[in-house]
Amino acid sequence: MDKVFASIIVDISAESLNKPFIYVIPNELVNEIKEGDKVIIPFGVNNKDKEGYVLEILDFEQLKEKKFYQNDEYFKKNDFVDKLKVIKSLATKKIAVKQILFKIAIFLCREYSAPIQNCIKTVLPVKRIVRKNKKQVDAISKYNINDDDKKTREDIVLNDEQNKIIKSVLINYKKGTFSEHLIYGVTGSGKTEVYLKIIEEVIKDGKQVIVLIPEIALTHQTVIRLKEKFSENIAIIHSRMSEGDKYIQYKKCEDGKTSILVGPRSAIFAPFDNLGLVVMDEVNDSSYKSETIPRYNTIDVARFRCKEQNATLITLSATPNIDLYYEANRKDNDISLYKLTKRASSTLPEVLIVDMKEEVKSGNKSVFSKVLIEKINDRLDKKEQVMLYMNRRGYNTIFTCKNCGNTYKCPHCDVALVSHSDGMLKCHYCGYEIREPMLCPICKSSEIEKYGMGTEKLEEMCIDLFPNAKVLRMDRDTTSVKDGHDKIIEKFRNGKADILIGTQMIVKGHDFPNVTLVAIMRADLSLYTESYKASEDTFALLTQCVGRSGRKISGESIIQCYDSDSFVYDLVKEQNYEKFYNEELKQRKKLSYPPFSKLLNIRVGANNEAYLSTFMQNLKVVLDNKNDTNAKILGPTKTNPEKVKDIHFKKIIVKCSSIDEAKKYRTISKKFKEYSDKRNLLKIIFDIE
DNA sequence: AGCACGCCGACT
DNA sequence: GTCGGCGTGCTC
Repeated sequence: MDKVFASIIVDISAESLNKPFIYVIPNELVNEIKEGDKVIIPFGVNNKDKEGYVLEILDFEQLKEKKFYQNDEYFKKNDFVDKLKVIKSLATKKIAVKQILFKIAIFLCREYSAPIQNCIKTVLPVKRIVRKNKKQVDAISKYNINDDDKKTREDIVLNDEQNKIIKSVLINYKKGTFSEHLIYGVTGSGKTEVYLKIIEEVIKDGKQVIVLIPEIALTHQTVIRLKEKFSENIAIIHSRMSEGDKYIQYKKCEDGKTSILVGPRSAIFAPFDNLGLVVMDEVNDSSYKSETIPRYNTIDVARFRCKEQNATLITLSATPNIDLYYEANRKDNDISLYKLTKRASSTLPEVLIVDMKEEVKSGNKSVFSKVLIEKINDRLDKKEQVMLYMNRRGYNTIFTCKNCGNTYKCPHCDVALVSHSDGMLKCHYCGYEIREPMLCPICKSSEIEKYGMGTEKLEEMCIDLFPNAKVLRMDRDTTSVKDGHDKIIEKFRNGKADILIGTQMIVKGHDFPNVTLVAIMRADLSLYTESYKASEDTFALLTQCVGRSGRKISGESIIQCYDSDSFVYDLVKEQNYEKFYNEELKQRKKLSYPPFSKLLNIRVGANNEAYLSTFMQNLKVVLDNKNDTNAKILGPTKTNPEKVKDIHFKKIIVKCSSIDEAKKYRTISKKFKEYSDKRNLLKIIFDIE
């Protein structure tokens, strides 16, 4: 029998419509309609025209095999086939959804239990807002390559380690089936050279490539390297571009004008139908996880896509995610693991750990340890560059009234307000700001104590301490202008400043050849997060920081902290990822955290705190009652912060033995939410780790 | 999401 | 007796 039925997703944003509807394909369209096509269908009692996407095309036998066929009352009536409606027409053929993108949408929908509509929106082309009279400028053209840099890099001879990896990956690539490769290499070991060489071969083979990078700060550097090698054959998409610019880039890919797309996580949805390779740089970076629905993990999507298109997946990191490294080390794994143990053109920096408690004891209350000041002065004399990493932006971070003890908090969020040098107190979560008051708003006392510090104050202190140095600051406040990232990074790279102060964004993956000293001002600030991943994240961050130093000429790094006894510091000092991995794995096993379990994280938000508490207690009871597999249901507990934008949050964590088990509890919780008061309960967020 | 059906209170 | 409130549930 001909395939005359189609399961269709109706294009209405409602979770309850997140299921397929069966339609009959009319004779004249049987040879026209393909899976993934957009069609017009009569829908509802009034048979109003709606847009829908063809999920699958089925014959009667295939229809009967479907789960919904067995479960849905609708299909139990004998004459249901007669009642099926008929597809009206094929919607505008030229915007036919790329088959693969549609498959990815369905994958997102199933894997993350997200409404199919959101998944389709995530995967589909950016909106076509192109201003008519505006000149269409290719965003790639503004990246200027320096011919000297290009020459020096062309002369680079790869070492044996690098060549071995390239050879092995290419052998697998040439098989024309999916394969996955994790390249673990110390900072500065030339990982980029390795993937550039592999991309070159894939391009020669006539296939397309996606290069994923963690965030916008890295695009400049990556695009330059790619442009040096592949000239105009690249496209780039990131969130700071206008819709029109994005569309130009998107179109270049779709029309086959370019075969390399560089971008953050959303670049995995590139419209390539002949994909050969996906490269995921700094794979451990948290920005690869989406924080909006569907809350996907880019690596899962990349794997799925590469399997679908028989492409090769390469992930790279100096500090791979514990679970990925664990997977790659298992005997019967499907991931090839490679190691780059040597720096390509220098040695790893010396790391010095400074205990700030000792500094205080010896009478130095400054945030700069004595040795740090010495070394900065030394570098300034030698005309070498310094980077100072500080994990908070702003000026003073804590305001307390000495008289009544009141600490200034955001009225909408459960966090302290941070002062900025423009005289405003700001909330870093919701953007609330007020003028810095002279008197305590509670007791009108003028005895206000300000302490804690951020990048702005650090900058000021730097200028005081090193009056002859040129200081640059890079954080969210200085990069909000157009091309802010690129401008500051270029300025520093070109030697227009001696000291670069900044938050996270200065450390990730940058290659500043003249930096020979990197200091982490307050390393322990990030260790205090309560997640089981705290050590992993801290180790990765510190290793990244330390790795910015001495990339061409030998350098040093200083870690200032108040609790120097944590094992993480010693291993960062040794720059020994494998030892850290083994230590951390022992801990994880002992407490049965991932990779030895799967965690279902249920975060619930409500505008009524009391309602939230009862909801969470009830949810806990429901989960306990359905617990027939010895899963551990932990909580409810507070989240940190407890309140954001006037929404209160609590969480329950379910420790499961498998993904399927975690998904089961996710479904139970989702169902339970249906019974909640929708005026009080606003959000329920699931994450499976 | 929309839209119809439906079961209770105030109206010509 | 009926107009209409929005609560509930269905849409192939």
